[in-house]
Amino acid sequence: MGRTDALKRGRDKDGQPPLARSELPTDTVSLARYLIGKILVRELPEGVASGRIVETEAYVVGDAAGHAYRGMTGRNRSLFLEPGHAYVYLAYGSSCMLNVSSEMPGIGAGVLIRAFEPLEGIPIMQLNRGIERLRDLARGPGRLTAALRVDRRLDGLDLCREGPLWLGSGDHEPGEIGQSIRIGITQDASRLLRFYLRDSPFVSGPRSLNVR
DNA sequence: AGTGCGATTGACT
DNA sequence: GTCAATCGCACTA
Repeated sequence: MGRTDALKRGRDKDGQPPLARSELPTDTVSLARYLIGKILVRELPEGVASGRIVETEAYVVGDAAGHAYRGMTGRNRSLFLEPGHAYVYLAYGSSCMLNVSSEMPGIGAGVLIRAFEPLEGIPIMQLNRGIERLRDLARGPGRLTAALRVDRRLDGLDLCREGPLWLGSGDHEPGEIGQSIRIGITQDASRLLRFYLRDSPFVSGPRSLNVR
């Protein structure tokens, strides 16, 4: 790793530091919208990888589809932290899912990061994923964490501080945000709690969902 | 201690 | 378009 690379740590590609927690909306749905267009930065031994978030899902208070619905457990305790902490869990035995905690401390809710547009460290992410195609690098929540090598070890991490994984400021005006039902759930399935950048080719999900 | 089940993905028809 | 892999965790007893 070179000298210039070391100087970049803790700053995003525009030289910006992590988002201040005071800027994050506390409300889960607001946070899900707010995170569209923001930057997710991963610092790895071999360099920095980052992307612009283009798709999120809100798992709100009282949501039967949310992991915190039946109270705090060993797995989901990070959802109860103050806004801006990572909740990482393993889904289907093979894919890790990255969430950003929302709501006041003690309230279990969060936002699932489902896709981003690769920006920095593309060769690193291509290696991590074992594929080349830009569009497929982080299109889907499990692919995104695979590209960034995010797993349970990062659960509970504060994403508003410089470190191995953090949130950067990104675009002020990301573009038109669409809304749809969430993907892959059975409980509370009709609620429009998925948000995505309308014109981005980097969003997941069937075309039929990406119209609203 | 045993059981059932996913906030998915990649391989395949 | 369909479908099975895979395993940690919550739940029941």
